[in-house]
Amino acid sequence: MKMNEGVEWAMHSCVNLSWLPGEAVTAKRLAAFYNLPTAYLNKQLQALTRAGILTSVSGPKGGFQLARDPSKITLLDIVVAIDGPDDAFRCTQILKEGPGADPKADYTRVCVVSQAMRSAELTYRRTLAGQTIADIAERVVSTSPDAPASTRNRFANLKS
Amino acid sequence: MKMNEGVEWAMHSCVNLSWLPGEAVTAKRLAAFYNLPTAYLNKQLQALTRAGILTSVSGPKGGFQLARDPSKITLLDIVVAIDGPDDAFRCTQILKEGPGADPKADYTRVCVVSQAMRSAELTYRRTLAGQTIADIAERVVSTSPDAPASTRNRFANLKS
DNA sequence: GCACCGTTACTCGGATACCCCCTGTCCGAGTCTCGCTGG
DNA sequence: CCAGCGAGACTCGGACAGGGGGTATCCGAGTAACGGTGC
Repeated sequence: MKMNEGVEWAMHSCVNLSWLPGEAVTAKRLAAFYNLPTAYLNKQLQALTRAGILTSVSGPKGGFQLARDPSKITLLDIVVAIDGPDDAFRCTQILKEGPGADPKADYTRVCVVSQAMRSAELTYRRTLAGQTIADIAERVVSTSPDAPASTRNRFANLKS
Repeated sequence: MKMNEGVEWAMHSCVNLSWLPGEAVTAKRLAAFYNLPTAYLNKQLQALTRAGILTSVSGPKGGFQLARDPSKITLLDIVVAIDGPDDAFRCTQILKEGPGADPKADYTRVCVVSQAMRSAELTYRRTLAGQTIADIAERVVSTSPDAPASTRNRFANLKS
């Protein structure tokens, strides 16, 4: 059970974008900041755009920026955008193939095993949904107060 | 983020084995019960055996059975045995590649994003660890009181 | 001098290969059973 | 009749192919800026 690596990149990118409000940041500059492959990071940012988390503009002076306030972007939003909305545990309803099964029952809801796994994933998603990009950024500031200004400075001086 | 399909099979198999105490059940019979590929289910049962959840004996009259009381087998034990112990979110410590990084810091612990993801997975694992095979079996019985006897009967009459 | 237009350069966006892990299968190692044989 | 033994069969166990999704990359679509040209 491995999550897409792009989720990590997407979260850090969103945190950085929260410190660069109103500015269109290109994938190239974000990639250079963390020494990541540009085209692949661009792919992740596209997914965030499709999910309505970022807005993008093409051409010179183009780039990405947050589509809404960082306090309205949860970690779950990002995970769903990059990794997809499906649950990790897939109930294939094997009870339906077994003896004495009701062919028209929905075993994703009836099966006790499926219920237990779904409830566990629910707590997981609830925890992610309770954390926003603004929360993350705030916690970073609490330990490194100069992080926003430092980030802005580095992006301003970033060649490309 | 997709979990191994074998996790579902393993859990149902363990529930069934909890209703067949002291009896060695072969992979072939378990597979026939749910109409699953025998060899592949055998592979999953092997993983459970390596993890100490099941015991196995070879030869005629051989098979698998639970290695300990069902109340001592958590759903997390099974997930770890089949799907591996690694976290889904992989912190690649991209901050270490970024500017102003401390090369000898452990960013899996320092990075706020990593912390948030780890705490979410922790709640997930805690939920799974709080559910045992005995709990699952009990909940099945509460809705289908004849499930254990019915299962025993079907396994007794299972050809092969 | 000013407005318009064509070119240019830069960025996002989707389409395209590569590779690893999950899925699925097969054959060998181990062991219990059953029947045969000899006393 | 009974004990010992050997062949057989059955099961687990690990080693071996195939396919799908993640990883990584490239080129085209779109657009804003810039410079030149004509009025």
